[in-house]
Parts: sequence; structure tokens; C-alpha cells
Amino acid sequence: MESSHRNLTQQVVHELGRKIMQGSYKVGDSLPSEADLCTQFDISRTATREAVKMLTAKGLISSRPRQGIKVVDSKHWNLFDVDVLNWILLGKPDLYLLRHFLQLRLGIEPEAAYLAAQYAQEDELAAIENALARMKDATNGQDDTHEADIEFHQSVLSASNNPFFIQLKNFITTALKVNIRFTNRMIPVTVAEYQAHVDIFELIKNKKPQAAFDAAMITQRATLAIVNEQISVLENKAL
Amino acid sequence: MESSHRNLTQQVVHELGRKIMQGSYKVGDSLPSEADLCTQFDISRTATREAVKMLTAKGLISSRPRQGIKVVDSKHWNLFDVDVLNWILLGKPDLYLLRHFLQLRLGIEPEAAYLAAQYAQEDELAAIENALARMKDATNGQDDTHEADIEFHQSVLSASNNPFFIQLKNFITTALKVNIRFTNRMIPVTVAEYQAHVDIFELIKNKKPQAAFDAAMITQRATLAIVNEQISVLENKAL
DNA sequence: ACAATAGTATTTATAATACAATTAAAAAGG
DNA sequence: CCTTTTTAATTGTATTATAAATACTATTGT
Repeated sequence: MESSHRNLTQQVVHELGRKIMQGSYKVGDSLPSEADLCTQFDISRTATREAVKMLTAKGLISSRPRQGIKVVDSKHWNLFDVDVLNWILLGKPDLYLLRHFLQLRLGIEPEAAYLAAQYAQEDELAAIENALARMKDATNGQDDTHEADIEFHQSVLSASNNPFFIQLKNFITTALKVNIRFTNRMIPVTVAEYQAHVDIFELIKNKKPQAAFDAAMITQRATLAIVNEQISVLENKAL
Repeated sequence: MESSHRNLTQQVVHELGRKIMQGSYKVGDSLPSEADLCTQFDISRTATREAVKMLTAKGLISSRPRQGIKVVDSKHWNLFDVDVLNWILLGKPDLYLLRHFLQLRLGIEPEAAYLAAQYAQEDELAAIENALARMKDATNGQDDTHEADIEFHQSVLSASNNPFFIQLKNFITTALKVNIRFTNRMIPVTVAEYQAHVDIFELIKNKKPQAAFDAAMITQRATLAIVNEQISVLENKAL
């Protein structure tokens, strides 16, 4: 199961959160009432209510007397919550979702590189370099390469020295994992990609914010263009 | 009071959340135990525990047997949660905080304008135009101008048609409110600023993504430069 | 003296029950 | 038909009891 080590409340949070993010319960739908959830999960009201409160805190549901427990409009969902992102990740890969992730990465990462070039400390530069070394070494398995890739992007965000960018590490990590699901079958991790990462690092290290920004931007616009192209093909087929 | 209409649990969530974000309880600090919170707020364990669970869900605290309730490291805080943002806003204005907000806005908003230029529907364009009209009309009070300004930025995010950007409306709104606290005394809402907004809208309407991006970027880099300058002055005085 | 083990006490986790508050929907009244 | 009142369903809060987890202490054996 994976969730058996967690306490009851958290298991219910995970189960309901997953179902909401995967669309088993849709926006506006009612969840089972407290009483029903108690019997379904075979737990007390205490545990049930605490689970409901946690999902409420994450913006997924509302709970009011007589009205019951309902999935609220998706604009209220805390999409940057680490749990919510993981529940999204459990769903089917979806090109539109991938595009949405890439679009925001395009906003975040070039600017993070810009800030890293301005504010990175020695140890933060070392962390980025370390991730690059891991990427180069990992010639054996794809998994290692991807893990090192994630570490690279995370360390750049850390080097921005901005708490908001740092909090977005969850988001970027999830975005990369969604990306990997597609690219594993379509685009190998190329030497060119690795070199692009090295180039960005060099610009950060040499304190060239604008150049680092541009380099990151170009790489990501190219990736997004590929996905947009794939979506176009798909949509034309559908006609 | 403002919070008297909410239920007990939510009042406690608000009170504790506020204290954590304002630093009354610092990272690593223990909060009072469940039992103590019950007596302090004069409420039952039920309400107390549900409040604790909600703050846990927002990533602010952890709660484990024997160890008690502790404020976790700030990298776990869900800074994009609407409540957390409001609690930040209740604190003292802080130039460094303003800079952090502006830095992320610089990542988000130009790209949002880019996407709006690609994907905005008729009604979404109308919404942006409506906000601009409100900005122009509001010659009487500053509050109206600021409200219309917030509406402008929100409507651009909506027009991006990307759920992640839409979720960031909370963030941008808070960022603008923090900004207003400073600029109310330092920089008046100028005609030039209004014109910059109009220009961006025109580029979005005419489907010029890159131009809209550049226009938004230039405006925001200028604002950030001012703040950076102010911080420099402050830090030099401190020496 | 020290390490491993077992015991103890503190704190949260869960359960069960009772009652209060809210409110959507039905019933009553005009 | 509209307004008001009543009802009933559902969550909100309180209370008590017990279980589980774990930091700390004491014990034991070497």
C-alpha cells in the first residue's frame, strides 16, 4: 500500500485528495457525509473530521452544516501544495497538463537563474555544480540522470535566495516528473541538454544575470514549442 | 473583531497562523500543547486539534506524540496559500519582503501577458479592458485606483488560461497590496503607469506575445530597480 | 563505567457519545 | 402565490475514555 505507515487521518486525506485531483469527485460534487465516510473507512468521526479539515485547508473542499462536504471550484485549490502536486502526479499523463507546467516553468526558472546570478553564495554554486557532476556521471541508468536533473533545477531555485522561488521547488520537481513520463519515450536525455545546463551554470557563476535568464528562456521555449506542436498534431487528428 | 463570525476552529487557525507568520512563534519553537491551547482559548480539544490539523495541512507546524506541536522550517510553508499570504500581509511592511514579491512577479506577470496574448478569449479581453476603464475613472480616491489596478493584474492572469497562473492571483494581489503600503507614501499612481498598462493590453489584444512580455518585463524591472536602490541606501546607512 | 534493555511518563491519536448550531427544504399561514 | 414558520439533516463543539507513540529514566548485565 505505501500509506500504511501513516496515521489514519492522513491515509483518509491522501485517499480523498487523490480522488478529487483525479476527478472521481468533480467540482461541485458532494462527498459522502461525515457519517458515511466514517462507515466507508471504518474510522471514528474524530479522524474523519480532521481529514476533512486538512483538505479544507488545502482548498479542495468546503464543509457546511446541512449542505455537506463539497468539492469547491478548482480556482481555490492550492496547486502549489506538495500533497496536491503529488495527487496530480498520480493521474494519467496529459499533454495539456504538461503544457501548463511548462508554461509556468518558463516564468519561474529563467528568473530564478537571473536571481541566482545575482545572489548565489559559494555553497549554493557548489550544489549546482555537484548536480551537474552527477548528471554527467550517470551514464548507466536513466533514473539517475533524471534525479540529477531535478537536483540541478532545485539547486538553482535555492540559489535565488528568494523564499517564494524556494517554495516552488515542489512545483518544478513535479513538472519535471510529468515531463519525464513523456520524454522517456520520446526524447532521450541528450548531450546538448546537458551542455545547456552547464552553460546556464557558467553564466550564473560568472554573475551574468541577463545572459543566464536568456539561456534558460531559450531552452525552455524550445521544449514548450515541441509540446505545442504535439498538441497541434493531436488536435488536427481529432478533426 | 472581524473573525467573530467564523467558527471556533477557524478563529484559532487564524490566530495561531498569524502569530507564526509574524514570528511570535519562530521556526523550531514549540507551541503550547493541545491541553494548554484548550485552556488558553477556552475551547474543547476537538476544536483545538482541528485547528492544529489545518495549520499542519498548510505546512506551518508538525504535531507528534511526546514531541508536541512545533513550527517547522519555513521551506515547508505553503506561501501561496491565501490564508498564509494574508497573515504575511498583517505583518510590518518590509523592503526585503517587497523585493521578494517583486522578484516573483517579474517571473510570473510577463509570461502571463505572453500567454494572454496567445490564448485570451473575448470575454477575458473585455475584463482587462474593464479594469483599465475603472482605473481611468477612479480619479477621486487612491483606493479605487489600487483596486482597479489589482483587478487589471488579476484579469491578465485569468486570460492566460493556465490554472497555475490563475492560482497565483492570490499571490499577485498580496504583492500589490504590500507594494501599495510603500508606494502610497513614496510614488503616486502616475499617468505613465496607467499608460504602461494600456500598452500591455493593446499588445495582448493584438496577439503580440513577445511584445507584451517585453513591455511587462520592462515596467517591472524598473519597479524592482527602485526597490533595490532603496535597499542599497538603507544598507549603506547601516554601515 | 558503559551499553543494551526495559520501564515510565508525557503527549498526541483515535474512539464514542451527547448536544448545539446552522441551514436547506418542507409545511403552514396569509 | 408569496411569506413565514417549522422541521429535519448535517456539521460544529464539548466531554470522556483509551490507545499509540516516543523522549526520558532506570535497570540490568558485562
